[in-house]
Amino acid sequence: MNTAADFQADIFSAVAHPNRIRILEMIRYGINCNCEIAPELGMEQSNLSRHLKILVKSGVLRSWKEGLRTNYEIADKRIYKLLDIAADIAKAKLEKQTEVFA
Amino acid sequence: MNTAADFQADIFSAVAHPNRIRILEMIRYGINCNCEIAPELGMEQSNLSRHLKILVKSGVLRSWKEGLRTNYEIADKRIYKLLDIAADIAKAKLEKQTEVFA
DNA sequence: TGTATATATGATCGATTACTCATATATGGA
DNA sequence: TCCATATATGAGTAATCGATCATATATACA
Repeated sequence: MNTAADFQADIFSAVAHPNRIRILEMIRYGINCNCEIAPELGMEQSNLSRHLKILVKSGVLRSWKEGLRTNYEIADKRIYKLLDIAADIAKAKLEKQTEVFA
Repeated sequence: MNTAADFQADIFSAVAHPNRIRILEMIRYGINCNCEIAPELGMEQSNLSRHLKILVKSGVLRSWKEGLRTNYEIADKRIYKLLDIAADIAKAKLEKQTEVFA
């Protein structure tokens, strides 16, 4: 049986990789094609493809084909909220850490 | 070098496990001792201890000893916000899925 | 139809994760 | 001091993850 915690964990697992977070940020700012993401992130094409697949399979992204290209969009805008909050938490942690040297 | 995405990914990795999410929910509602969490979640003691260690190491939880017990508290309340948003996203996904049968 | 381009996937491999059992450590109380 | 209790950890193992290389597929276009 799948409990709420299982679904939540699936979402977190999907975004629990630096490159997947970077991919989502690029899509957030309008870049929604494989061909533009790969060179920007310096990722091997096959590797990028697999990361995108993980994001689609987990339901974080939706994808559709347009000719040769595969385009992506966020399935639920609240995913960005998750990224923002995590960024805030990380920022607070870093500031607390550097206080020592102030 | 550690980028923002690395820190965000670390936070998501820490909460990317159903039992760790359940642990956080228990701490959220006032249960902050190993000895009460283990039986409630039906986890082996050593397994629980390791999950708690992951949460502390990642900075999600803070811990302190009090006699025999080790107590835990959330390090940043925004972690709960992450859990709530993920729960909302999961809920929306489930509803969309069951629409088919409506 | 042949070729270039964009994306996907099979196979492989090393690293990491989650779990369990057994044992160690550390504290409190008889 | 001895024992019970709470927690931590070493060792072992199966499963999963992330990356890469090579290759397959699928579409557009000359």
